[in-house]
Amino acid sequence: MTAPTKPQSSPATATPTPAPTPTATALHTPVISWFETHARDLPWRRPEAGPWGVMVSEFMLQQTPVNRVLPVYEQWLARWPRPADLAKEPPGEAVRAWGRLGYPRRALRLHGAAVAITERHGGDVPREHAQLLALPGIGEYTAAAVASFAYGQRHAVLDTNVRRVFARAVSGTQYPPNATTAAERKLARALLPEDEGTASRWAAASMELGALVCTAKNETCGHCPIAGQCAWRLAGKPAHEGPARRAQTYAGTDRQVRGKLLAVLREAIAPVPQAVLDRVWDEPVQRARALDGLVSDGLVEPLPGGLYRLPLT
DNA sequence: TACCCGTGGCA
DNA sequence: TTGCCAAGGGT
Repeated sequence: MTAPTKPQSSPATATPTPAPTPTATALHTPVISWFETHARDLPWRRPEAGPWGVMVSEFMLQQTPVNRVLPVYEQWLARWPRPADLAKEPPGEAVRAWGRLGYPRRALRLHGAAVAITERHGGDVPREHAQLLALPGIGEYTAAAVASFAYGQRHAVLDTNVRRVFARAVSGTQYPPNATTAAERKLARALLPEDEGTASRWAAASMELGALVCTAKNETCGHCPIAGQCAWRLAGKPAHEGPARRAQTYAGTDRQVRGKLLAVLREAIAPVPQAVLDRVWDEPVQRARALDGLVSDGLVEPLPGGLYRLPLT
């Protein structure tokens, strides 16, 4: 465990330069150890959650805080304990049960994934990364997360938390780039423990560290198990350089209008007349564009006579 | 690649 | 109050 504190400015020998990054185990051991005592007791981490529970949680947690997911997750798993249970429902029921989690297309994709699992995988969440990746709503992150968390496999699980931990601890910057880079993926693979079980724990532990300690704002380095080797902290925590993340406006956008329209339809039992939807937004062009978008996304089903409802097919 | 896609808590 | 942020995916 040689930890080169400084680059050798005048090496006397021709020995190869040590790797510039800290040895991997110097990060793994303290982070995994910290995780064992500080991990939150979340329902999708319990054994009874199973692969389906893990997968549902990953869909819900995309861009959504844990505290908001918890109650919806519990209701979802109680109602649809297996993929086939969800698959036999109309997609609109998934959208309705999604409630106010946001990004309701995720509900549609989760329903589509349940249908695909039922048809193509005998009702069991597939183990293979490539098969997971082929399901709707599952990208690189979620495929790796399900394979790692549900099946204990060795995958680089690179979410926003892990990217921030790596940016600080290894790269010495406050924040990662706006979009995930090839260099980040390469680093994540290089830091992945060889052993499958250790790799799986490392994935969960590094993510939890980013979520609880190495947070975007008000990080608590005093609680960090690798503060002593954090490149950003050792450099005096320099402020972020480069382009700020694009501000995400919401008020007045199509997203807000879509949200208002869908909220009406979620609460309605019977098909809703156009005139009722018209009351949620006074600007007719934007209102029509938002409704058209919901229809083309499959989130809303238009019926004859100017009626709308959540989709039955 | 850059942009679109919801919602609500918090400083 | 306003801006920032939250376990991304699809196009």
